[in-house]
Amino acid sequence: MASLEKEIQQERFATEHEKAAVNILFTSSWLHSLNASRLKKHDITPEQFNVLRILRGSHPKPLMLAEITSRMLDKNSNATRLVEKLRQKDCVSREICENNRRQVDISITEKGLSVLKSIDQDEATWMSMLKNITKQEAMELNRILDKLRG
Amino acid sequence: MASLEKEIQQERFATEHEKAAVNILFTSSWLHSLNASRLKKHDITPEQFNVLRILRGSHPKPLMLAEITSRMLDKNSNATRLVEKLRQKDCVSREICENNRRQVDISITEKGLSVLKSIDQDEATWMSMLKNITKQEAMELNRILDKLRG
DNA sequence: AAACGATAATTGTACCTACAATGGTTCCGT
DNA sequence: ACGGAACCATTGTAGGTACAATTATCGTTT
Repeated sequence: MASLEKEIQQERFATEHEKAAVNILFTSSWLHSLNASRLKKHDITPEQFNVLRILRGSHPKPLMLAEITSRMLDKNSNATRLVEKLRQKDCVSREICENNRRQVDISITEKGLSVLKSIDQDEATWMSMLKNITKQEAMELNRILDKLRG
Repeated sequence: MASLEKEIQQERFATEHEKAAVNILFTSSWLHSLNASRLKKHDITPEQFNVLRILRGSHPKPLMLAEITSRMLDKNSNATRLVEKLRQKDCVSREICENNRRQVDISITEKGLSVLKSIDQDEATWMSMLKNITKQEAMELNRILDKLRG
């Protein structure tokens, strides 16, 4: 019996497609847990980490909230609240945009950059957890997932 | 540029493996949203639905909470609270086990079974959303995900 | 200039997850 | 029989997600 069936103790699925859907959800939960635990040492959550990386990508140019949202993995999360958590840790700064006072410019701070830098140093350990599959398999996985979402 | 890069507006990943990790998280979030919206019509969340299906699988034999947890997709979720939500909707019943008063026996009710039955009727629509990939691709996806988790 | 619609962000409420602490209950060794 | 360990579930607190409602600002139309 294959791994997924064992782990959720279900003998069979109606179709391969249904099993694939469950498998993606299950594997995602597994990955998220691993990621959360490696980031916990740095006092940051995976979701906050994602926002910080986005801001580093545009640094030194600030981003408005809507831009951050559009680049986030989870489009329905609430950027306002994630940014507020990061601001409390001095990892980002918020400034009302003077040209258009509806929008708020968010920038990563020196503190935020240094947090990311220290996380980068564990990167090898993190990546090694994904090494059960070959590069070819990773490529094939990416191809199929992209195709699934259409 | 492939789909994932477009959707999160990131040009490139350091490795195929890192991209695969992000791709799984992103696709899972996409799937979860689709699933939540189809279940919303039935006034139930994906997590509650998962618990109900587990209980139907063992029906008429009840399950204790720890058994439910071990079969759940997300091992860290809190079965106590999910079951309480389902009980409020009369979809499950809770009974302290007389043989071992530490444990609680949970059973799906008639109401719970009928909710699942009405959801089963949309199943075709739901499955059609996964039909962008072939059965062969679904099998390959399952194989690679199982291998990834080791 | 006033009014209206569009845009950007925030807030409120309900639900879920992570993890540690607590509270009964049972089991076991002495 | 008693005390402690193990077991099972519940609760508390903090963080995150889903979605709708609200607030503030801007642009355009008249």
